[in-house]
Amino acid sequence: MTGYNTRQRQMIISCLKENSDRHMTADMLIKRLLQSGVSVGRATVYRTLDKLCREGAVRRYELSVENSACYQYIDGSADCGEHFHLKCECCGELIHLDCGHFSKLSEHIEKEHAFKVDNAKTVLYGLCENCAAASMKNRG
Amino acid sequence: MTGYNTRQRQMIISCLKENSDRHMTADMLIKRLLQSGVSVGRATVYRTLDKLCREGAVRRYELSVENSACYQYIDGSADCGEHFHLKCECCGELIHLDCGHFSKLSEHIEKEHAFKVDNAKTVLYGLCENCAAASMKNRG
DNA sequence: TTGCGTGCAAAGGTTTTGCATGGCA
DNA sequence: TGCCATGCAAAACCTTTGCACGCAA
Repeated sequence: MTGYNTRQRQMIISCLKENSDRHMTADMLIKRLLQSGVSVGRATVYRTLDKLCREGAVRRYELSVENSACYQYIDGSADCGEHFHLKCECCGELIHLDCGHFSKLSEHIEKEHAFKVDNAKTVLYGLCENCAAASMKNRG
Repeated sequence: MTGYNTRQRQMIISCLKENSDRHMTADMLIKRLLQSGVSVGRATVYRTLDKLCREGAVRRYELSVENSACYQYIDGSADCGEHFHLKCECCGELIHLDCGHFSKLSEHIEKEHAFKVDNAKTVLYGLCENCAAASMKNRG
């Protein structure tokens, strides 16, 4: 991270790292920091997230399920480039999937359809097991 | 479509149908209607889109490329369930792809990972041919 | 000391809502 | 006639920006 190493920035990054397994909105981040007794201004949070995104340390998603952008910390040494994400449209659960089939699809699309898929940014929407079952029940 | 058949609703649906091959924001819709000499209030447009979405005639997307939601008319008789979408993060182009590989991936995910992918809602992000080439050039 | 980072408040854009009026059935 | 639909304006959101002050290096 370039620039100054301030208390606020430390706390934001630390909180993002602790929750690197999920997608957080700016608001969730602010509230979680508050719970830890740390108050950080909204503008600072947005500016820091923007900076981290540009540096590649954080990834930004627009998830239809939420009405605000989501952010996720990307550990450079982790395998986040390998796996991809499923997001349940119903309960909002985010599922990380390490599955060769998706990589193969990416390769196919790149070779045959001349489009380079961004595994990290792409999110497959649908219904998770629980919600699909609940949906079946409601329909009778 | 349930409810009354008003002039505004007719025009909105008509415009959506004419542009069913692309993703339109509420604003694009309003502007296009204005160009046709039809003025429809913003609230009406949003309310109608919301209604159409709930009825399944229109699909709503949150595309990271735009800063507002996009809507697309779904022709019940068309094959929109069959194909899926690629969206270039760079130029914003939306590509429709009829490709069995994706259907196979969906099947695999449903069977092996207990997650029912919504082909229609899912958008794969990445770089189109042109933008990928341009990106290569810039890097030398 | 320099200049980036911060916080507040205000502005920006998109979407929603309240309310009186309009218009379909 | 009854009730949904419309339009305006205002509100509610999320996010960005201007500006003065604070603080890391």
